[in-house]
Amino acid sequence: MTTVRCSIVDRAVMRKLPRFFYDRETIVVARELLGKYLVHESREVERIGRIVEVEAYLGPHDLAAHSARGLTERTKVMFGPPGHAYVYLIYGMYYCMNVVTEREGHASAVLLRAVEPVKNIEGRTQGPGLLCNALRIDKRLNAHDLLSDDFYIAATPKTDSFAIVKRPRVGVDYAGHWAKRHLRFYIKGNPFVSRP
DNA sequence: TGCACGATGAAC
DNA sequence: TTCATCGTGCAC
Repeated sequence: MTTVRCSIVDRAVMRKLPRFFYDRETIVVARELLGKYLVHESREVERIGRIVEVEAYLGPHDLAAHSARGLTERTKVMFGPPGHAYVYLIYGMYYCMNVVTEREGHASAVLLRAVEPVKNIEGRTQGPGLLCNALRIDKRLNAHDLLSDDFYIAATPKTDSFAIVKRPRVGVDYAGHWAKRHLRFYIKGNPFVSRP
């Protein structure tokens, strides 16, 4: 199945998000990523998904964040500058994509949990692993700059309005009281949210 | 060098 | 509720 609905995304007016968009409080970035467009072009094929669900990981003090383990080979991207992709393998079979936020060394990020198919999307996109499969995102894109021309997030001038639902993050029960905080955000009523 | 364990998804 | 599947992090 290939979905092409370019009518709602006029590339001529798509605006790539600037560095300073990511260099802000993680919760603000997370909420504002909703409704934005994730674009990945590989081998002449441009795939686009509209972000509808995210989770905020606030830094080393956030016990659910990978950076809580400190600076390691895997997490060094989280400790790097904002506006880069942190992609890792989970459960030996799925990739998860994050956007690094805040100043270098802050080690915070936003996990992209679900997108709505917009262009050249095959398969389901309701969940972080499925999202990466559908957009052909894998380990090769780890540490990739999101201000590049083949992998970035963009907005349209048109500001669509929607309600934002706040819920606890998924799969982080080990994180004590951090598991209870409402750091998952999604577009209310959107059918592509992984766990409404 | 070995091993327990996931920011998941699908089947039962 | 169980299981597939493997890189990472830390114990030894």
